Amino acid sequence: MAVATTRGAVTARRRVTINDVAQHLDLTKGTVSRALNGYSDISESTRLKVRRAADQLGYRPLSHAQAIRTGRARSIGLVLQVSEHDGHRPFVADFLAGVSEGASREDWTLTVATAENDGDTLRLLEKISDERKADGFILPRTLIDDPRIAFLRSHDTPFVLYGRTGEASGCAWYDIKSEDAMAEAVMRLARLGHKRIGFMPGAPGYTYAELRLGGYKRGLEDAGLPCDPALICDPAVDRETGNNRAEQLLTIPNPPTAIVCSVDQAALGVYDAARRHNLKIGRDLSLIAYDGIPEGGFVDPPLSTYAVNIRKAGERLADLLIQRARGADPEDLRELDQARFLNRGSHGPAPRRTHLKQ
Amino acid sequence: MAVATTRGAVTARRRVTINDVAQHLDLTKGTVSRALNGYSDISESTRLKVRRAADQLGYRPLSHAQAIRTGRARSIGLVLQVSEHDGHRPFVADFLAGVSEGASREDWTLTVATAENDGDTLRLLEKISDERKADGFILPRTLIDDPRIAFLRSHDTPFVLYGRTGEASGCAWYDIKSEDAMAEAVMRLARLGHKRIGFMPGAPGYTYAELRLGGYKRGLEDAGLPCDPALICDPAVDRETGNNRAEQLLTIPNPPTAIVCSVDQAALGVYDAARRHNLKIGRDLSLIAYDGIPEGGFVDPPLSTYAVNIRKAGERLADLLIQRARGADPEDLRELDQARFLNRGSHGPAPRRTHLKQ
DNA sequence: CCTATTGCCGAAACCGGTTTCGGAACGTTT
DNA sequence: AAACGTTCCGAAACCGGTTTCGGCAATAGG
Repeated sequence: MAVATTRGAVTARRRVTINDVAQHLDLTKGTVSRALNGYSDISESTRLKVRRAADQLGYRPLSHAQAIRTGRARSIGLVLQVSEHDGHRPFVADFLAGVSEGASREDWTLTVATAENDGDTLRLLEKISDERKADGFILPRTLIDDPRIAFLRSHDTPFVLYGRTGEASGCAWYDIKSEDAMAEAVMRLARLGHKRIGFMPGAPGYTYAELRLGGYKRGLEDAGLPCDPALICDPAVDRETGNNRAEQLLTIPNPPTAIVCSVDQAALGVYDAARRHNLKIGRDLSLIAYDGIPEGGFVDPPLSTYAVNIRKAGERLADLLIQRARGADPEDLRELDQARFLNRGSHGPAPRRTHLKQ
Repeated sequence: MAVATTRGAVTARRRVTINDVAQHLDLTKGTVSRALNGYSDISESTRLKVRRAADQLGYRPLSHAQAIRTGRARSIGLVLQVSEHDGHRPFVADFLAGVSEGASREDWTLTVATAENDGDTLRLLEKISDERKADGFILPRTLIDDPRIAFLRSHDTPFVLYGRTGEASGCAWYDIKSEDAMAEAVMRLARLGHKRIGFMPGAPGYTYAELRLGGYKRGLEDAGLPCDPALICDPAVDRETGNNRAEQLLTIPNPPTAIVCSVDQAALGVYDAARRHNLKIGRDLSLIAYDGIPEGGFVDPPLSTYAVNIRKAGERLADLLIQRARGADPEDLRELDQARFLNRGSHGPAPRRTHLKQ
């Protein structure tokens, strides 16, 4: 008896609490809790009865009531910095989908905040962590020397990096071997006869930018090509800057017949520059980039690029963070993945002779 | 005395709890709590002392410890459906930024989940609501007959709509008057001499699609133009479909000299179709769309469109939801905003005679 | 048959806050 | 001086869970 009148109630039907379940079964709430949480000192038969009664009554524990004792909110924190270049904007939705999927697989949720700048980011990390709105954080877009890492380390808050970093001891991470992609891109172009291959670096300070530059150099080495500093332009991460940087590369003496770009968004700018120079991308000027943004498929010719499965990245990161928050050794929580080459039209054999008519 | 040794501790320095603050001041935790929460039965002098001690010790209340008694987690829920057409993907980052900003202004946070389909969405709404991980939800992309609304109503959970809906009694909402934009677009084109103005509707079922179609018709009426059903093609919300639908419009007898598109993404497809027909957008075929996606600025000529301040939308929605969760009457929580016209190159005077040479 | 062990559950403390209630101290009024 | 009202805080209940501890009954061991 004493079943709460949940259904018939005209107005506010009360939540089903653990006490309701306990009363219904004539047990104590402690027993119900232990039964539901898999303690070994509960007989299999009562465990079954409890479970049945629980989802028959529609009992769902209040997450914060649990959190107060366990200290865990079962929530992943994510602070996005949105004022940056737009390059990664389109990824956000997919990334969130991945993280969210990974989280809900373990019955966790996702707490998101956005920051305008670095100081804002640190402030939010601290706030969310102190209020325990999240048990740990995923840090996207890592820097070689990242203040967020220093902060969370000193704050004793679990975190996982999306991207590697300079001093990574004690850090868990997931990353794509974009340096391999860059090296392979150079190789590809070299095999097509290109001797002068330019490179457009990513945003300085970010680990990925350094790694990709390294990959480019390694590719040259593997291909037996000299590394001409003039072929490495200034960084570019958006279309407009990419345009300017391409201009820079195309107007040096003995300009490149191919360009490898660290990010797709910048590569789109190369199309603009090529048009201005009357160069047909894929024939007069080869181009291989990295990221796999949708727009790359719509330009003419479609952009050859290394695509990242950003959704999977989010999902893996969520998984790693949860393990980390549960106490796993961060050194065991490191994964590297590969980008997938999208063989499209923006690269081809090296032109017979230099094409620039200036 | 009895100040916790927070600084010097080598390992896990304990959190500062409300008890620490109380002890430090030789008060009870109840008094400290009331002082911090603005109860009137606390003298101004102790309130001051408490506040000072609190942030000197770095006390930050555990959000879930508060939630357990107050019943409020101070968190906004947002369930995004990502498997849909890509049209709104680029918006996600900005939208999140807005919501997050509006939330943090009131010291709330944002809990995000992603769903694959409608059933998934309802399941997540229920779960997040039952576990009280969020106090209410923002529902983006409302349908005329929206199952989420029915569900949350019956579930007695606060929500705010981004977009209007069919039966909206008891609903709070924020929306952009996109129907006005459509009407104005038609007017603009009519004033430029266009007599045959086509329309490309948005995804059926969504409120916005219905409203924009209505706006188009109102625009025709205002301009004194007849409404020819043949000028209204099938719905399109992405580039490829937009391409096909434009083909449909361009091959009817007496085809339109201008097209109004419900969404930018579809308008990009019109460029493709126009190219195929050797029509120069902005000269042979005028085009005005709606949304204000970044890509619209990069096509040639740049797309004339009505831009939405999606960030502001997010911020307003957060504010409305918080008020709603605090008990405000939903009927008072309704806002309408205007889109801003981006006068770019994709529309111009009507061509002298029909241009199609088929 | 008595004792030690084990299985299983009740009782109660506990987590860190919020809110209610009552009463001490003080000033005001008659 | 007694009665009353205010101001302000302490004490304790409370929120809904989790976890510890102890003890009873059944079983095993000697």
